[in-house]
Amino acid sequence: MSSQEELRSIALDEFARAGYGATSLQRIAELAGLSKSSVLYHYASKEALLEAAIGPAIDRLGAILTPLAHADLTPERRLAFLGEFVDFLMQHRLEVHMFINQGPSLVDVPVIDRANHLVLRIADYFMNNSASTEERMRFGIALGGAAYTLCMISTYELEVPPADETRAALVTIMSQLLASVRPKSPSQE
Amino acid sequence: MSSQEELRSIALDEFARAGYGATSLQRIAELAGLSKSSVLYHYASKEALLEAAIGPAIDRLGAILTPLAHADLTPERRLAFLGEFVDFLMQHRLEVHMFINQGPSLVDVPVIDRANHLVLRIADYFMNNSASTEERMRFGIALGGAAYTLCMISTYELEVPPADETRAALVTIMSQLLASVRPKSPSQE
DNA sequence: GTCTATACTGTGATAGAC
DNA sequence: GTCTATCACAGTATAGAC
Repeated sequence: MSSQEELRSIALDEFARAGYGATSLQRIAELAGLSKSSVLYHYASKEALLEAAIGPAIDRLGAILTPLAHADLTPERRLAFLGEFVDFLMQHRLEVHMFINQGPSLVDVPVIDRANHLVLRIADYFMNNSASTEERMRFGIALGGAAYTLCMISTYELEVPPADETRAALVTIMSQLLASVRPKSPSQE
Repeated sequence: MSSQEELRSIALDEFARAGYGATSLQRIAELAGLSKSSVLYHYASKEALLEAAIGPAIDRLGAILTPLAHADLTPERRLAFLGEFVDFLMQHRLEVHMFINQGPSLVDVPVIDRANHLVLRIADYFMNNSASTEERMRFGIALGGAAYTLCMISTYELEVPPADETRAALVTIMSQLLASVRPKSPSQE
């Protein structure tokens, strides 16, 4: 693994675990067996390291979302999206953890801002403007709850069920929660 | 308002918004119109300020949980608990926000450790050890999702629905999510 | 109860030797 | 590509005047 990649990995780990503000370049350097200066040789600044750490995941989330913009959200597409979304959460736990935990406090960082916009886009696709309070809560609990629960399993180091079982359970629960949330035509209950 | 109370309030605000590690005593002093030294006169250390900021909320959560330890979790008691829990979330949004966002990175702080134990106790009351993966996920999504969604409404400054409407919606959704999660006798579906 | 002054440590970042 | 040395600054905390 290149130094670049190793540093990225270490930084993501520490940023997610201890927090961006609370993680020093010194700490990252120690974990990598390098000096602060060497870290800053590979990444021009601490913020550049943050961008490298979570940028790719944000990009992938954007890619998952893009198809939704160009078609009606049929039940099939909705289910497919939920599957992809859960896969995303499970494959990028650290990045999701970082965003959930520290997104609000890092709004001025460009890469976090990109992520915030994506979240708002998801809400746009799933809910029409006249969504009821309960519908909005169902949406928040489904997506936020899934993301948060996966993060907690990681950070509390709970016994992890098989990945496919976890994925299936999450998609099932989220589908049920969102069954009554209609994007465009609120005709169906 | 006494200086103590004002500092506590400002600190809670900033800790929740910007993060504990990223908030300096200097910043708190500025917001209070005091010097750093004056802040440290009222609270011996930054950590003491954190304890004062979120300790009372943790204590209240403990008080909500205590009755559950001394009786079977009947459907009525379960519903009552969900109501109290949602009230707690809504009345202590900042503390909950802090705990959700930064709990994992502050495990060494005593007051956070207390909170972590409470969360594990809630899980104990609601789920028997043989709970299925889907049951565990339902539990995590219900409680985590409710807490997280309320935090997001605050931090994204979304339009806030009337409090009673929000409360009712959350209790309804959580009840449905937990309907199939049985604490002791897994006889019912 | 609040302040200034200070001590000490740690921070992100730069310069330049190797 | 990695290092040491250094910078300017911010961090928590203490001492002591008022």
